[in-house]
Amino acid sequence: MPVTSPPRKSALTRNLILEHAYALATRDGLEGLSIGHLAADVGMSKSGVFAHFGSREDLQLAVLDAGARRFASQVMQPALREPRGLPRLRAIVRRWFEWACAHQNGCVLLSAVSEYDGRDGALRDGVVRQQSQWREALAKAAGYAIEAGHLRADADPQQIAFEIYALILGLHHDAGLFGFAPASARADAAFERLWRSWQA
Amino acid sequence: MPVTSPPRKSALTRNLILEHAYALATRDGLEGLSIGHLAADVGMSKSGVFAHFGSREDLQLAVLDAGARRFASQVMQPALREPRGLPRLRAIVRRWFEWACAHQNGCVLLSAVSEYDGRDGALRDGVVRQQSQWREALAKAAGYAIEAGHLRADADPQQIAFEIYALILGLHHDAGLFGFAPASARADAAFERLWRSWQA
DNA sequence: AAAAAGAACGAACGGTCGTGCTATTTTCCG
DNA sequence: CGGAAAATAGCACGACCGTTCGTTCTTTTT
Repeated sequence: MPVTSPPRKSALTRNLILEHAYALATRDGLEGLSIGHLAADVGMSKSGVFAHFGSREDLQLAVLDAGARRFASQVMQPALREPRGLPRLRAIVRRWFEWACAHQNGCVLLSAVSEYDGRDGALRDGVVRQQSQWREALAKAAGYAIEAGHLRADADPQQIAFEIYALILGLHHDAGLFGFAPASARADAAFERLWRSWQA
Repeated sequence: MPVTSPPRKSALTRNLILEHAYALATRDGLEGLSIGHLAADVGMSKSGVFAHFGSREDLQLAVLDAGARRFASQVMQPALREPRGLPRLRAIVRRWFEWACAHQNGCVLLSAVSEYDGRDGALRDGVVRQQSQWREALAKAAGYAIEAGHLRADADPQQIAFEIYALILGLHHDAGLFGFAPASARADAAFERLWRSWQA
């Protein structure tokens, strides 16, 4: 007997709306997301969609959060099943490659960085929080790899995290412009060089 | 005696408009650029501004091109005065750091990648052409460094170009979200590691 | 089964968008 | 200086924007 109450209809349609919104924001970014288009995509009225969020900004925040949960469940959490150290670190990167492959037409979370990095407001705050969190997760995983002796003892986890993230950015960038296959090959080679370079 | 005709007023105001447009697009991206805001910023009427370009898309293309010329004159061209090889390659990177420092609130050219990488049309084509061009310039500079014996003979110029660009992306990313100083320090360390790793 | 709450709708609001069209002003050249 | 040509302003347009409101229909609670 589940302790969770049965999902209310409201929550179901809200999730449905968020799924569509995430897909739309994938191509047009959070700034390009319009309630009218979203409503047409879901098959609802504008006001019906609107009522679920109260404002456009709250909708955008909800989409940003939905993207974060998606990313966590597809990239970060599965990698936690790998043993600490280099295996887990490489698992994160491997999953991230799959994520980039599935988001060649644009990643909401990365677009959001470009869209809000020069502004103020709740959305920028959310983006900064997200990026800090994943960077910290990367650094933590790198720290475990150092502790385990998989990487050099004098290595800096934060520096490793920065370089990993930079390569992921390069992967996304090239995948979007030049195709996933060549981008993946370049990034792969770069990562092999990276591991070798930091190896104990 | 200059063969060029004296600059018409039209060209002057067009350049003025483009300057303002570039500044606005720096914060809001090319998709966020609106003719009304631009006109108010310049101090002209909407239709007056509009007449200079004929369509919003042509305006965006002109801004993209203006950004490219700016980038070329501030990053690529000055570096050509350095001797071929590692000095020129490092000069490009150094200038690019300055560019990133001056564009912490957003870079039109990088935002454009996020905005158009999942679409079709003239703007995407322009972005792809730009990025290909700079990547090729990087690879060429890396090739000179290999020829000169500054970098390992078995190194792949395209691979080096990819890794350099990835670090630049990381620099822009972190500078926009966490501030230029820490981002610059991380990127600096990463570049030193990069040079050492590819060194002959 | 009745009552209260909530979800979705359709219409309308004030604004802004990009884009034409027509005057009017400004610039250029003989 | 004067007349052609170009540049700019002014205005209007239809479309879409986010948002509000009142109403209807559905769901949940009593």
